[in-house]
Amino acid sequence: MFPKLDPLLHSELRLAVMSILVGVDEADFTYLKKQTGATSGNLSVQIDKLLAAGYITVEKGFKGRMPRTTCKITAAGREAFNKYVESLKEYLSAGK
Amino acid sequence: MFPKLDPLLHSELRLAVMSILVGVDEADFTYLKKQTGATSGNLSVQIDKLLAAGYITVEKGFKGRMPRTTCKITAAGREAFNKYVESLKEYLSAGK
DNA sequence: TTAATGTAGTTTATATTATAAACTTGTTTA
DNA sequence: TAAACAAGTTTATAATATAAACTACATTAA
Repeated sequence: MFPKLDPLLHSELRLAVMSILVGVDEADFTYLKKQTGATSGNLSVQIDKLLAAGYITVEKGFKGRMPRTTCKITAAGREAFNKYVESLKEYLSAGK
Repeated sequence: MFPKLDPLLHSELRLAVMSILVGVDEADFTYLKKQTGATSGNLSVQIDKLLAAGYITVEKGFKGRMPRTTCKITAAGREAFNKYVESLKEYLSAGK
């Protein structure tokens, strides 16, 4: 009735990041920061966790001479996201 | 785009409890424990938080001679729950 | 050219949280 | 009357989210 919610996704910022990534080809650090309104520090930490979980890939390159960090969702990440959404529905619809 | 999620509801166990309560007239401690699979300690703590937030009422009485704790959702609780669900939808549908 | 400001992040520290373990109080059963 | 059970509560611990402080480099202004 109440499946365990993936703790990696059950976090406000990580969920926001994944929600964005699930809908685009890729997104860089700055874009994610603007869209989510997160602080750099928080975003950096949460990106690391998503990376460690294999839910996203992270590429550090340059845009001109400025550093640029680009994130992409992986197949595993997409799957986990979908599963999380399904699980959540069971919670929200428990009281029919 | 990403509204703040009510931290009181953005918790696995508290969300499960609220999901149950939103659909029934009332539910006692034992019932909530069985349905959620939570430990007594955890359930006790989370019920206290929902109570402190004014999202539920808690009545301690007896069923025969055994103690019995009965929980009910309040209007504020129902409202917060609905709002949480709406907010969540914005997250999940961000990637269209 | 150098000082000040801005950009793109990372690392570290703190405060909150969720959770389980241990405990309490009373009840039923052997 | 001792052991096991029921219904919780309190306390301790470990994990988490988050912001503050920091680093490294780039651009602009004087």
